[in-house]
Amino acid sequence: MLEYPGFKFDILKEDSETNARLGYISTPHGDFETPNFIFCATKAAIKGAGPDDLKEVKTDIILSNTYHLLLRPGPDLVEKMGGLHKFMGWDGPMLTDSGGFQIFSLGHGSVAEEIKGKNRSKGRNTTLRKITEEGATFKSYIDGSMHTLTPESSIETQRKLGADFILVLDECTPFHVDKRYTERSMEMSHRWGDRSLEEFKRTHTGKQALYGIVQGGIHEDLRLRSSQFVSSREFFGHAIGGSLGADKQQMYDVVDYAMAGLSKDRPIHLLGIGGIDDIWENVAKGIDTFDCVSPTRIARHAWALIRTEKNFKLNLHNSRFRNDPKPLDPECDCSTCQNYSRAYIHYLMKAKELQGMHLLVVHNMRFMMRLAETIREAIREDRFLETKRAWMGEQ
RNA sequence: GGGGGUGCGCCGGAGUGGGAGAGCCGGGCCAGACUGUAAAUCUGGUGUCUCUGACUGAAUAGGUUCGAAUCCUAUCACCCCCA
Repeated sequence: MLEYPGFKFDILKEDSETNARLGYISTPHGDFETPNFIFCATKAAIKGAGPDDLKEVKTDIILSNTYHLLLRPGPDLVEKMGGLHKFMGWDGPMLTDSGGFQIFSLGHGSVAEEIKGKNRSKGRNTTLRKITEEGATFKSYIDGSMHTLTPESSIETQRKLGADFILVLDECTPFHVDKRYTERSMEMSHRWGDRSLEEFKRTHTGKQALYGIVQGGIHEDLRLRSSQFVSSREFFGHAIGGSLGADKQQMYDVVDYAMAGLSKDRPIHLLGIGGIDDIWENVAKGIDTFDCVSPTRIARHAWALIRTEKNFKLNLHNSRFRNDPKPLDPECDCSTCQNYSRAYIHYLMKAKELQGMHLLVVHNMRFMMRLAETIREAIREDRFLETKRAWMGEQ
């Protein structure tokens, strides 16, 4: 029986009207409550913010990416520098993605492009060379060198990086493939999952915990099979990955399909999802953690997350903020909202001053943390739906 | 003071040198997209109107011509050379 000695997942409270639950996760680098949001520090850095900012906005856990760090600076260097925590100055809980998403994104472009059948990122899809039973071969976007990611090498790399939570290598199946491809891909991901688990056990140190990933595209029967597969293996937690469909309703359906087969005594992560409404909807289905580049990316593109605005956001590029003395968000307690006006942030963004991005990144991160706090309090007090309705009320 | 050159759209550049072009490339400006980040990226728009079509427009004012951004005259602005 595989033990995860430094780790623990407890369910503190379950909502009586939905499947939402309040959880508690312990790791060697600290504990945190769920539901929670994991910020993406893909290349061992949150773009536009540092560890001090993460602490200031009360972030619990962040994520980094095996694929990017494999190409540069390389896992051996990170290991030599004392591991990812020390290397990047973050001493809290951390997760690394396996590189599975790059098997998708470098082959097909972004989620939106792939669903809409566009490919505005010309040439990008040439860096994924091939996917075989053994693994995936990439051409480095940095120096053109060839790299192969196998389930074993992904685990080995993640071992050297040293994040608390690590993920099995999977093929993140795109939307525009037929069911037959999705099924075969899922079955290969399952074999990769077993190989990842074998490698994990072989070199187990007790300092890391492994998550299995549910695939199966948009198909109910495949999602059920895949979720039953990961539940049957000795993973610490589960992650739902792959194509979640073409629109939000389909995503919610896919999460339902996956949840049907997952054992609920393990933490469940929904990969790559971070829309504000998506978080409310999926917490209600029992999702414990989320990660998404959106809060920090849209911040760099001048969008501030604000509860009362249309689609929960405001574009600070817009000329109407040119002489607006108000803070970004009157409800927010972050340093950006305490100290700066919309006019100043608008100006910084127009002037392309880095500080503008930084201020917006800090605000959006704090927004996500306040959202998570609100959700946890609602579950704790057993009034999740009531809180959700009130929170969304002004939309 | 004399000679030469250049002037177009919010700005800069390229190009044209009697049959136009509301054209090209940057930038700016106005919006939008973005969901396990090759993303401080990418896309669209940017004279006016009654908008599938019209109208106005090439420094300013005249002139030549069937027709002028293009040729002529004057004026203005800027640049270069000479004094």
